[in-house]
Amino acid sequence: MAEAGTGISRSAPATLHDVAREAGVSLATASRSLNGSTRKVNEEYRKRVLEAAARLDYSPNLSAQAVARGTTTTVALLVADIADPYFSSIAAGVVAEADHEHLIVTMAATERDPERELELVRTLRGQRPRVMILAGSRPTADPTEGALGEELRAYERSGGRVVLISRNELDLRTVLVDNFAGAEALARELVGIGYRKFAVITGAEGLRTAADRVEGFRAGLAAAGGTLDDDDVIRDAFTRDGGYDGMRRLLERGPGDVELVFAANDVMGVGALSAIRDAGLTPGTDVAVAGFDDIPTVRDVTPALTTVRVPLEEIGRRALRLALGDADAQAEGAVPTEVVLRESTPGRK
Amino acid sequence: MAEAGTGISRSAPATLHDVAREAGVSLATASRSLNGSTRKVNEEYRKRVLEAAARLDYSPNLSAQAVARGTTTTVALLVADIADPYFSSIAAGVVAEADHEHLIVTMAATERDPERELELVRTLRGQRPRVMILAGSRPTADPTEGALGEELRAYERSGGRVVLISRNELDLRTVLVDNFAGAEALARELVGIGYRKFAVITGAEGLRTAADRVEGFRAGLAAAGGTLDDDDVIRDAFTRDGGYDGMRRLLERGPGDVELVFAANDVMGVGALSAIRDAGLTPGTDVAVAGFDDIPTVRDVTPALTTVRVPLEEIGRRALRLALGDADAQAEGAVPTEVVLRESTPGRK
DNA sequence: CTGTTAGCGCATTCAC
DNA sequence: GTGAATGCGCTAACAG
Repeated sequence: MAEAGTGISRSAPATLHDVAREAGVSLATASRSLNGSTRKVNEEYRKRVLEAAARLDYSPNLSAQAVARGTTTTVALLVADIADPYFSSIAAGVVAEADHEHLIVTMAATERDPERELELVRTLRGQRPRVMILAGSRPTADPTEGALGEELRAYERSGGRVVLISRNELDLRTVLVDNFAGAEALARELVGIGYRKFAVITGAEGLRTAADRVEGFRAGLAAAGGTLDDDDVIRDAFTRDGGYDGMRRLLERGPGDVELVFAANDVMGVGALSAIRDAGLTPGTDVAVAGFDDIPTVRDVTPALTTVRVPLEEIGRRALRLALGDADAQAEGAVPTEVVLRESTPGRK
Repeated sequence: MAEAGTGISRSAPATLHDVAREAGVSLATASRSLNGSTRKVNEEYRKRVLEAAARLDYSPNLSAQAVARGTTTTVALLVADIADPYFSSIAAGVVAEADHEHLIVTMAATERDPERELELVRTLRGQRPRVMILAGSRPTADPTEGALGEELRAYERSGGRVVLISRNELDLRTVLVDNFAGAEALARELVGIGYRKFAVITGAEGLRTAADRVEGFRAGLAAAGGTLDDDDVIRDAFTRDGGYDGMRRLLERGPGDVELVFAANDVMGVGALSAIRDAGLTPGTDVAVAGFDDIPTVRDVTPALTTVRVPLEEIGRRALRLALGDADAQAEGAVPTEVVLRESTPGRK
């Protein structure tokens, strides 16, 4: 029983049925006027339907459309931490591209917990999203890895598209960031401007992205002539605080002869800068620092952080295009990175 | 016709119907076993259904549930810019709380365009979200304001809940941030430590949040004895680049006798810091700077930025709780802010 | 081109 | 308790 009153109080949203009645046409005609892919509706009717819809403030029920059509207009995005600039930049790209395609993005945060991630994938699958994008690598030796893979594959089997960002552990579509090559190039450039003795601050062992960067860095040093002792590879949380803490530990251990510290990502690098300063030293001068990602803030810290630029937003866009079957996105290889030298690594020769 | 094959190739997701058949029970029993609020299903049957569901890798179709139940488990979140730390922090809070309530968040970016915002609200309404959260103020004199209000009210009339964050233009539920009081307190403290001559860098005229902060700052100065010439209120984009540009313009105009520049938000403040440095001056020493929000990065810039702390993530959480009718959230007043003095505003006496 | 009808996947009322 | 039947809002054949 609908309300007979003035309409001021609570009332159910108008349905297509209401619109059809108001316009004096059939349900089908109303549907076709409002959506009909191949428009073939008398202009007069069409107009009446549109007016009726406006009058009733009609808004199509997307859930109903989804069940009827058997397909949704949803994209699911999973990130580790929404507030982390790395992920929020990627998310911005995904959302921008999704908007462009008239798709709606639902977002969830794994908080870097593999079990949570699996749980979220299961829940999000219920939405029957057209695409599922997972950003952020997980531990290489992860017990839930198999289950995640199964879940994702089942999702793909049922017509979904999953895209991984910077994590090719599973045999799925991936937007590859050449972390290894980027770090290698960085190492070469740093040796090129005079640095010889390095240390590294990175995330927990087994984090794929972090591992690739460290390995690449190591390879670059080996080729160019820099040194990195195994003792000088510090592990901590893959966050700003982890970078701060890692650097603090490195400094407490005695300054040693380390000239430059490579942080496996920018947020850690920024934390490292602060730790150096808090220890009474001058970053850049006493200890040089380099990061990875080129998140927006690194231009604004002092000294500005040398890093490897990763086109984060573009990666988000590309992830969605890739999922949607964009030919170009398919063809392109790994996302190009670029070394950006700044004041945190002044030349030494 | 379902596939008879091995199941390796594409196949439609299992439906509740499939599960029921596999378990040898009726649709109703399957439904009750998997969800049934008032559980009243034979344990034996229940078990069989659960097993069948697992075997078929069943995932309930949320759209179908939404249609049948007449209600969704969705929360819609609108922000100006996802990559902006202010919004991404709020978003993180909303997502965390939503997850807690087993709600799914869909996110969209208005890009600070009122028309886009209106359009997005219309689209998102189609999802029939339980809650709609809008963050970020819009121009006070905005032609689409009326339409937005209408749309939002219609949404509420149909049972939805909208919550505004830091914008009470419309007559709707709001998580209020006392921007005025925060800025006023900041002004008093700054005068207290010796500053007298101020300038302000803020967003476009009419931006409510920005306006409140500037007015509060002005009021604080008036009470404490600081001065701010109208000429020294610079307007620019409400972004990092806007802050940089605004400061550059201020500096180019001649240093004048301005001792401290108040940026209406932290991202502008951070940009201002960089502009000062790029002009060959030392921020904090030559020109002091203060911001607003206390986004994570302001601890890591040099000098660390004095600001007014706004509990961004908590605001996101509270917005959702408020929408959900949480009594505490209703009772609480404006979100408390706190002045945080840092090195960018060294004491002058 | 338009209207009628049969589902889409699921919850739920109603008999059994 | 359990199952059959109805309906949610909408789309997509299917006939006219």
